[in-house]
Amino acid sequence: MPAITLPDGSVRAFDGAVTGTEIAAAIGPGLARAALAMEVDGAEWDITREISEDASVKFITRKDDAALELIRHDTAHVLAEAVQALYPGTQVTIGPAIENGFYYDFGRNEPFTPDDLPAIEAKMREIIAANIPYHREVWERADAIALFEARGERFKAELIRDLPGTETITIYRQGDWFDLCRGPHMRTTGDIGGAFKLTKTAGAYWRGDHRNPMLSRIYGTAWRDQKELDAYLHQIEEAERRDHRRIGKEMDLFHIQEEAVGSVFWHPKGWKLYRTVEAYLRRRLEAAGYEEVKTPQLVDRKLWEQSGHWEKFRKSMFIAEVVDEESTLALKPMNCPCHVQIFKQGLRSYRQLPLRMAEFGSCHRFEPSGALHGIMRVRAFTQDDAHIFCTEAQITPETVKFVALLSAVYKDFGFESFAVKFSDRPDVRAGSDEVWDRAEGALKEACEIAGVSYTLNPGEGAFYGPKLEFVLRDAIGRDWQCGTLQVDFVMPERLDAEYVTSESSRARPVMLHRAIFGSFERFLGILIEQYAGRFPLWLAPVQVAVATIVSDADDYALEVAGLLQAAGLNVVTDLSNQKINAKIREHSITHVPNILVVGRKEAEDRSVALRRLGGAAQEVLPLEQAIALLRTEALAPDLR
RNA sequence: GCCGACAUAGCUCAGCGGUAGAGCAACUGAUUCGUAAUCAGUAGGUCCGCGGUUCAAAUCCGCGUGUCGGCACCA
Repeated sequence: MPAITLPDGSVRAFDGAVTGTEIAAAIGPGLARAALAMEVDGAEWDITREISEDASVKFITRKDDAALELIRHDTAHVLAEAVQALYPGTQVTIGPAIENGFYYDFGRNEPFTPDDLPAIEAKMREIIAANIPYHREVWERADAIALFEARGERFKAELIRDLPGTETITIYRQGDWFDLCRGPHMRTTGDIGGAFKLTKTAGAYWRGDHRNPMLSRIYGTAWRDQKELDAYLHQIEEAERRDHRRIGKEMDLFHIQEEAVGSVFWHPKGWKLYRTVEAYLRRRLEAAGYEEVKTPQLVDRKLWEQSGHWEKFRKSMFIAEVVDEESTLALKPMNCPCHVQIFKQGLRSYRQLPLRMAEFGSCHRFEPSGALHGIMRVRAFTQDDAHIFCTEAQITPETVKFVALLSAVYKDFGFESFAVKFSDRPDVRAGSDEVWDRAEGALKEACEIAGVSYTLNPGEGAFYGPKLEFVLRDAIGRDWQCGTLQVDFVMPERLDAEYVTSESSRARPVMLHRAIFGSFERFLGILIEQYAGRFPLWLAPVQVAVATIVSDADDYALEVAGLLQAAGLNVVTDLSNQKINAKIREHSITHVPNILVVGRKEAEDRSVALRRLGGAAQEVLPLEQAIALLRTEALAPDLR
């Protein structure tokens, strides 16, 4: 006699075990048609499953966000069936729903290519049109393994073998085809609808491990209706338009070429942007009590051996050797050992702590070729690095200060929100558990005080200490770690850094490794995408274009440009023999924020016609007033 | 590094066995014009590199390099 509690609080009693389908029908024919699946006491179930005991039930219909995940998961199953129908002998593995869609990994000698997708998609539409019901079956582990092994599905058999003993093993059938799956699924393949699209093929390692065979992955996107799908596809197109690699070319900011893979050639406008950002951060750091240093590029391997980097990262270090010299030098992959060398000059006192040592440090790492991505992931980069030498008691207050600084900086660049990840102790680590307890505790406490919420990355900390990662998202939805703060008890020990305590004894400082941008290259890439090249005035590499209407205004235009330049603005003049429409268009396309139009009239009254990027209106201002206005507007946020 | 795709003028791309093309940009000339494209002309290419197949290769095949999409990696 199960009593079913519904979301509105009402309770319905049934005579015996009852399926979701029956409950929905009892409530009304509309719900019976719309209900795709249900939540039973918070867990998602197939609607066809029987409920034999009292429970709260909530039905999932197409309107619910939960339906999206069901649709995507079901679509992945249909993809697998279609692939096995078209390419017999292909092995199935896993096919989860992901953000915006789904994928399925197949075991196959010949990988799929984009050319295969139309045929697969057509087959999928057939399966969906056939409106085949899903059936859930519970299996014994050994039987399930035997079932898949008999069909040559060794990946599935391995998955079942590795499932925890407590797990109920379920198989879902759709017609003759079936797959190992935890479920739940919707009622029929027809519930998927038609709003899906296979998007790309890719290679992916079995179980995400590079020592395993590579599988052939097919990605797709799936939505509740065509409108949602179209909106998503449109959004992807828009995002591609703001890709930093495209805008970098269009705005003539930088390029990369074969002879210096993974290194950036900054062009004048890009370098202007870089220097503006650098100057801003330098002011922020000085105001926050940091001292800037500069340390060597080439450092003897002995120092890297001592720090432990040689052993761990030797393969991704660039080595420099000189004929007839014994020593081996390495291009520094990071700055910390160098900063410790500065710290160690002379005897340090506890009174000097916390000591905040900053460097815009040029570093080189031989990143794997497949990791390179525009200017976001390069082999030669500049970290906005700093190390805070402090006592253990200072970890929390210093972290709070850092989070405040980082938040303020991100905000000045238009990032109101960012994700924070907390990575705690890895399996292989240095230091005792007590030390780790204290370090993790200190970071967590700092997060609470600073009011930042984080997601936990268990076991992802560095071997020397826990860390916070600050993640920004690029235009195409990819996440990039920019900021970081890492607690380090190991480096001071290895490199023998110490200070004199108030009791006149010697103690090891704690080092906090921290960065806000991570690397200038990455941050600038994200910045370009954030603004799609339409930078706020203070960042724009060209802030004003002075464009003439007639050549009689040339002399005046040059004078205007000269005065703007003297006021500290980045100016170009356009005296070319073109119509004003063409000039406006040209400078608008390159995202120049302000165009000052001057013709005979302006030259006579010593005024300018100010046109803002994207605006239709113009404003005629006296020259002096326009200069004062633009100069104020162009101030960096920290100088306002 | 692994899987796949791609590499043609400064840029975006077409051509896919038979003497290398377009638009934009550039350059020259004319035009002096009031807020997103004035007109005409000119010039521009080891078709990524090296090999091979062929009477003939940008086009087909192999190797290399790079880029792109993923995976793995990211001190």
